[in-house]
Amino acid sequence: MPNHENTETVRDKAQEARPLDAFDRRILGELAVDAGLSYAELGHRAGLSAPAVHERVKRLRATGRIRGTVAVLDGPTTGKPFLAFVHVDSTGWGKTQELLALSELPEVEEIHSVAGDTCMLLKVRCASSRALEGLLARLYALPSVKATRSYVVLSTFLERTPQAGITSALEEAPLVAPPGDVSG
Amino acid sequence: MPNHENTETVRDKAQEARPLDAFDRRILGELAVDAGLSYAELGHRAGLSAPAVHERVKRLRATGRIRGTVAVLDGPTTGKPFLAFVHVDSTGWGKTQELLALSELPEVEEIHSVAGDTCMLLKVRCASSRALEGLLARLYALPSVKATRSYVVLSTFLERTPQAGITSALEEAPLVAPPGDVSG
DNA sequence: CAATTGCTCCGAATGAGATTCCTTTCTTCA
DNA sequence: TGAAGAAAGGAATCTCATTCGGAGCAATTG
Repeated sequence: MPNHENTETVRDKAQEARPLDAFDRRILGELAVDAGLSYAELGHRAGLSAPAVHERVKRLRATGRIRGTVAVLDGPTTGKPFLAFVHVDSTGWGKTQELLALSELPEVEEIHSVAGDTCMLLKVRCASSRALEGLLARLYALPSVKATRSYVVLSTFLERTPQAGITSALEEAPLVAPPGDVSG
Repeated sequence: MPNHENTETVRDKAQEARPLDAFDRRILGELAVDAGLSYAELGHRAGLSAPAVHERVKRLRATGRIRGTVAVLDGPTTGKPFLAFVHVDSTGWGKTQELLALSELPEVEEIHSVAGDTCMLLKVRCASSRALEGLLARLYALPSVKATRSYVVLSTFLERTPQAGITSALEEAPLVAPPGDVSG
């Protein structure tokens, strides 16, 4: 009699808990920079055949590692040259629902809740300084919004989506010895 | 006698100063959400034929409105669950070259210079809190870096690339009457 | 006012590439 | 040692991107 539990475990592992081997990471790295590559070219760079990379990409999409494929628009030349980060101090934890409604505005690109001396952090891109003012007006119109601090971007030197690479060197050589790590 | 200046103006306008008509904006809007659409489907949504949208997309790419097509990776499931915004106070204006070298790290996603009580703003995504610490260590290793303030993201509610839509309502109804706009 | 020029659209044809199928190989488990 | 599952590669198919030619429209010129 076959072992069902074992089978299911194997299936689950294949579906979601796979730890991203070198092929996967290479594929992700290339696609995060240019999703217009052909599967043949992608396979050439990764050292696989076209059907093989196709299968892997399909799985990476299915498991959510690849959230989607998008065209990256240029803010200034598409009519929105004003970029700003807005820190929002709000009262009443959980009243963030109001802020989330701002997702409907195409000007709002990111909404995060952060730890630090502020509560929420927004990234917004507007057509004019007046539009930015209007956006701040909408923010202040929310009852829970106590204060905001805006950081208007003067120059953007780098702006990209999440990359696949991981710099292992960053995890080495801690600044201070961890507890119990007594040297000498 | 033909007007050469006029001719050149027309040509320049066609090449770069075209003001993005409704078709273009519709196409950009769709592609910014899903670049995997077929030209036939895209043409159907925009009210054009496949060759027509193909021509427009080609022009939007050539003129830089579309900067590229990328696969959007999911940070947590691709091994980088730690997201943070780092404000950097640096001395010596123009010493930002050192900071730009950080572009080589795949953990660094954005580098902006901003107006406000800080100089530079970084968006970084790391594999661990230790890696984030290592990144800050690299920052402090730069001679021009005076201080940093980090905002670690607890939850991300919205995160997307620049959208094509423009909310015209944001530009209306100014909070205060502009100079000279005397009412009554 | 008429004609020409340039631009952009559409429909059809062609070619490239995505997708599928099938076989082989390697690993894993009984 | 044998069996089973996973994954890769080669070949075939089929969708779709891309190109070509012709028509409509606007602006410009004679």
